[in-house]
Amino acid sequence: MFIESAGNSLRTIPGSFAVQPTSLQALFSKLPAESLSAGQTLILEGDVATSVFHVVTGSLRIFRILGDGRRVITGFLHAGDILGMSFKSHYIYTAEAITPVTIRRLSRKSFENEIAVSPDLGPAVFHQMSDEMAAAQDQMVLLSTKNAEERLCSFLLKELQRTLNAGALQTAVQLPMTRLDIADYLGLTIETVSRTLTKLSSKGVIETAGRHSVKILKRGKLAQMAGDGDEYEDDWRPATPQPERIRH
Amino acid sequence: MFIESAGNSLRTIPGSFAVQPTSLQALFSKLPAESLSAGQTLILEGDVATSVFHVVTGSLRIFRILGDGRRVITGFLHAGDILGMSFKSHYIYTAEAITPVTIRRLSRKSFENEIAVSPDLGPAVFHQMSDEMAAAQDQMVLLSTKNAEERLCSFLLKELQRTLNAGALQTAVQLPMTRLDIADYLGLTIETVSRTLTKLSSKGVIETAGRHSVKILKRGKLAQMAGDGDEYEDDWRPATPQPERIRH
DNA sequence: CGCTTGTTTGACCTTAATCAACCTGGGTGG
DNA sequence: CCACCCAGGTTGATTAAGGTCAAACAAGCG
Repeated sequence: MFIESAGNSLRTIPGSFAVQPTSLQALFSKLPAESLSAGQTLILEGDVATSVFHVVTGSLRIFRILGDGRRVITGFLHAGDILGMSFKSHYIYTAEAITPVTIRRLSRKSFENEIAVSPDLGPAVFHQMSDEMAAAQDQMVLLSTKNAEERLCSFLLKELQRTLNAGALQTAVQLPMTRLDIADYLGLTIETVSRTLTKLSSKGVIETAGRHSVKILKRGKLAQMAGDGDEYEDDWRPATPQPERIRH
Repeated sequence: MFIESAGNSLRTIPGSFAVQPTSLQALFSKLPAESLSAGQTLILEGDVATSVFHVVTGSLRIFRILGDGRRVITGFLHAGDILGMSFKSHYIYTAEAITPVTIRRLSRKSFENEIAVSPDLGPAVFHQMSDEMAAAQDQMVLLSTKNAEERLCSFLLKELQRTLNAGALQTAVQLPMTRLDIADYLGLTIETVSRTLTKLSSKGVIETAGRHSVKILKRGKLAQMAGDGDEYEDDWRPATPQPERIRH
């Protein structure tokens, strides 16, 4: 198995914004770029884990398929992210291009050699994995306690954060994935995703513009509705305590 | 943040049984043991991450609390597991003793020094983190697609596996945690946990013996009901293909 | 022995899944 | 160029799984 890495895209912890191009990414800079078209598979669940990848442009989905055909998307990857950084013999998930993608490939052997040699590379990998683990825990929290609306709000906030980290100044978030991708990521159905987005629009919190773009109109409200309790506040904070709410 | 570690307890991947006392655990062997009584907090979400722990005996729960009081248990730790192995400045979760617990403590500074010095310690840590990541992904799959019965069956199977790895020869699984702990771990309510266990008992798949012990009567059936599709088979495998089932 | 906390069971209700119909927009080919 | 096609998306009606509320029951424990 291996760990899908997340440059900043999966980093949901507020306060850790700085986009330091880690020494990790530098590893790939001299390697040739490869291209994938939308829908192509980069790595396949069960295959021998031979390479580590750096995503240069485009987006991918990371997923597993259950025996009965159900699909679970455990994450999305975007430009700057690293993929396949693991120390297991086989990949435990599939990675598929959502948009046209360019990547750089490093053999796992070289990767491990570089780590053994370079003194500051080890810590960089540890940090990276810690970030991923934190993101995984956030996702577990989302999946075990949040309702449909909270899930969508959390998702949109994270995508907004990623967009802003990438240097954008606006609040228009690009969502390259389909509704089905979002549904499989949030543990919902496409109908519920669609309905919830419609509801958020009619509440004036967001504004959809085509299938793959959403404008965040009220970020504070969105953060409040995400249900993380005082974690995402920026320019808005409720003076009144939230009502009791213990059950699921 | 940091990563809750899992010696073998969170390792759900079949085929990776061997309980090698890693070089990681050797790090702690010379340190003094500390005791906690049931209910005591070992580490607190938000505190500065100063130590790494090795669980010698007993069990702990790892959880986060949402703003509105909801609790999400992201894992359980048992004898042999390592806790707090992370490279973040603050703990992102709380660890609380379920039973009386004894642990050994290593300062994070020492831990990082040891890693920098010892050549085979780095890879051990990487592997550990990869295992944890795999376990986290399994949990995401469970939380996003499985129904109550499948969740309970998956949980019981994992606990059985852990019991067997620990050297037991029987199929009586000890569950030190309460129903509420199980519910908060599986994203259910205590009522649903209770009802589902009752149902599994009446189906003859398990047999409860007191609050903290469950006997697995039909392991193959349990594996089938866990919904992982041909992943946990041991001595039993259905000849007939499963019916189509794509939706959540 | 009698609390207190944890667990089970029952009745009812809410949320999101399911089933189904219709809409939309970006190609493609006549 | 436009009609049609079709995958992806939206909206509506209904249902079922599991949450909620409530009450009774069990098991430690002081």
